[in-house]
Amino acid sequence: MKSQTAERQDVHNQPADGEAVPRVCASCESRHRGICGALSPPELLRLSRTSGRRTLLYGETLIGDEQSVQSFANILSGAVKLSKILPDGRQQIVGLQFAPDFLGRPFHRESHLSVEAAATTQLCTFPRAEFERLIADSPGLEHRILEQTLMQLDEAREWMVTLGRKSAREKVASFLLAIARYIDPDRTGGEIVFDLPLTRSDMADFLGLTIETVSRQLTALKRDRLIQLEGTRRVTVLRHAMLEDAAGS
Amino acid sequence: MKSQTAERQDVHNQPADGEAVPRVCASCESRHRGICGALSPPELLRLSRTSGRRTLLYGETLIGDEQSVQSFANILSGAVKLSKILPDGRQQIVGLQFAPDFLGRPFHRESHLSVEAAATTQLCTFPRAEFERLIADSPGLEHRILEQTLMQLDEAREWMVTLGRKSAREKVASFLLAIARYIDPDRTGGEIVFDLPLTRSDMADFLGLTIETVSRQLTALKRDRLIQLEGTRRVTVLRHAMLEDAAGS
DNA sequence: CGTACGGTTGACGAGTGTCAAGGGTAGTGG
DNA sequence: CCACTACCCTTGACACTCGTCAACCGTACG
Repeated sequence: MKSQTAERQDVHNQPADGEAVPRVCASCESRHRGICGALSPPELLRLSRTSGRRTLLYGETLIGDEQSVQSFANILSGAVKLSKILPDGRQQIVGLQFAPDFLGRPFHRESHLSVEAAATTQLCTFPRAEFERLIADSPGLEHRILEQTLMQLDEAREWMVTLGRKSAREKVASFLLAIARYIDPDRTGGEIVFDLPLTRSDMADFLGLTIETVSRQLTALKRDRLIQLEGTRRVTVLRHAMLEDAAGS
Repeated sequence: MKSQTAERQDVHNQPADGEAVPRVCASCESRHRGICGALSPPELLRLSRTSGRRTLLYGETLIGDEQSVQSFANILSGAVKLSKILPDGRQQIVGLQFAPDFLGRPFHRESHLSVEAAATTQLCTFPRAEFERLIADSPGLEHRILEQTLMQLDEAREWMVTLGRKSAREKVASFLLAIARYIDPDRTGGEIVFDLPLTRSDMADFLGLTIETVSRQLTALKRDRLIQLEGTRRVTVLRHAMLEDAAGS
């Protein structure tokens, strides 16, 4: 549970000229598919001047519930879980984010959820205040954030159906399909192999189940030859269509 | 199941001068607390020229799943439920909206949920294309939409905890508290009386339960003197604190 | 008066959670 | 190289919540 924070070295920000992209940003995925794609080179420079890198190890929390938020971030690699915890300790994961997603809730001082690494994760962080000023100046940036927020809302609503109306088997099948779709969006048949990005415990918190039930449903899907398991993480989807049936769509 | 569509009469759009607010908008709640508050009088005029009124009766659907969306709307009065339906008919309500909320999913051609009146509802509708052009021209409008979307995301995530981790009793108590909070946001003690905006069936679809379970939990809360019921709709919250306990926060 | 609809209540059983035991694997220290 | 430990996962037995099925009530409406 250690964390490293490395301030970007100055040489990385030397612009060759006014139009150059900061070197830290040059090969960054967020600059292409993420929100930074909306920024012009000067704006990128402005943001990168105040940005820093940070590495989170599994289980490390970036920010807890009710804490005041001083910074936002882009995910460079890894996986982050957003979760809520009831007073008695019951937990529900309400969002999973991967590179190059933006992390943060603009226009609120306080976090109403806890943000935790679900794997070793690299972040590019920047101060909240500076970022909000940049939003105000750059409609394109706000537009990207709106698009990401709308997508997250779509995802959240999709999960609500899973949480509210699906059986344990359907929940687990839905989760496997969601991961498979993330790995290989176009594939709808044939075998797909991947490593689960979450532990059983995280899967349980994500699906509103217990770890025992998750485990039982996985072995049931394996017994029924819909999937194959090697170790605890590696999954092979054997019968995509049957798995979709099992997911109740 | 009838619907009325009344094109706004021209007289309503006569601006007294360039800065006047269209008459249809003059007393509209959406102009103050809703997204139209971001619009200047000329922009408001531009939008109102293409807008129309529509009344939906209970159960009437504005737009179904998978349908292409031609128009957006503001809710003038009433209540609207956003729901998703699984192939076998299981239904989950993923959002409830009231005046002066904006209805629509910008930047997508297709609806991925069905939008249905949960009570007699009045809408102010306008064409999708025209509205998206207006968004592009007006950063203030996009900002309001972002704020509403962020709020809806917060709400969705709050519900995910309820759906995934709470018992039937906690779900029903949480729902009652949410309504009470909507009716009287500041009150945290004393009696609160209100009419449920949803039928038992809608409450069940909202909470991921069956109508029988909802009914049983309501009578249980009544038996325990946390609430009082008159008829099927009117609820009196008797012990706010105990109801919050029952909701598991 | 009959019917339709929304809601309540009861009996029962399936699906999950709870509790407990044990297996597998990686890391640590002897 | 081999115990030892810690952690994650699996499996089983059992209990309990909640869904299913069915009967019935009350009100609105024709």
